[in-house]
Amino acid sequence: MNLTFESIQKAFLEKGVRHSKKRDIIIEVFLKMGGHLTIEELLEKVKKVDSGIGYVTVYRTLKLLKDFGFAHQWQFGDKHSRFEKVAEHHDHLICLKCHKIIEFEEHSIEKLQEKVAKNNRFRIVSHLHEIYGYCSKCS
Amino acid sequence: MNLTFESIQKAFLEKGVRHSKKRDIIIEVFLKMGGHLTIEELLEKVKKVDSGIGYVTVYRTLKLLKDFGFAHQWQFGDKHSRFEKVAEHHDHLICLKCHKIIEFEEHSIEKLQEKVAKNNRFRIVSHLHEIYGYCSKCS
DNA sequence: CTTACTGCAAACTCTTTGCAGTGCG
DNA sequence: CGCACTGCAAAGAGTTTGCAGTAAG
Repeated sequence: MNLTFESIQKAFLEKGVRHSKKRDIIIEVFLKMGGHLTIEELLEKVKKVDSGIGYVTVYRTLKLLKDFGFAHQWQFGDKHSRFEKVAEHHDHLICLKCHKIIEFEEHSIEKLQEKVAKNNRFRIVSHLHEIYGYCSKCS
Repeated sequence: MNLTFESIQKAFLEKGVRHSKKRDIIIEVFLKMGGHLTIEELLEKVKKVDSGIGYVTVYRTLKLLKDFGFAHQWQFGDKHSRFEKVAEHHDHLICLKCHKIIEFEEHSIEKLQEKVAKNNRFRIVSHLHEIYGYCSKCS
């Protein structure tokens, strides 16, 4: 998945989705930030660039990115949806106390996932792997 | 985790949580059913035993089970919380089309998780591992 | 009798949509 | 100009809580 600002704009234009200053800001901030952002969190960052941007526009832009396959939407422990760039999906260690999220990548796990999928004749699109517990500080 | 009706009642009594016919029914059905139930789904089953049981009672009973550590609460793709007996937590292949959930267990993955946790000095409490894609029928 | 349990309805929280005005192409 | 974009406010959807009556211990 090619996840540059330009490739997103290109895909948008092809489908008749127009440019707009506000949307551009939201996408740029989203790409720059990384991580697992809630709508509120992204809104907060985006407001620092253009305070006139509202919740609904962030919501709709993220929905657009999701519908185009540029972002994933996950439900972590809390109630808020969190959005993440597709390119950077890792697995997570999530602290139940301080809510810190540690990312990890373990190639062997990916391999095993593929094996499991194959055994079940299942075609993988994406995955979510979260380990809940206590980080070194909170343990 | 000892997950019998009796052990749950014992733990409840010790904390001053009382017996009640309705709650007993809900817990029994929950234990018997297995799987990943939404509140609505459990309510439906429970109503067949006693149609006078309401949403709120199921909700509060599940919350109780969760607070006592007898059940996990997860957010799968949809908006509804799903509850699962702690004892039977497996990993899941989730079909994006027909929403079928295939459970799997892969001991090597568990081992690798422990390795990752150790490397990060993280103490595991539980985990969630979902692979999204298309099952053999929908592929 | 005291305190927990239950159902109802209302309050909450987050998400989604209708509408009227704005602005890209 | 036509149609997409935006913000506001209001509607939805699911979860949570206050209250008054009921029932367990």
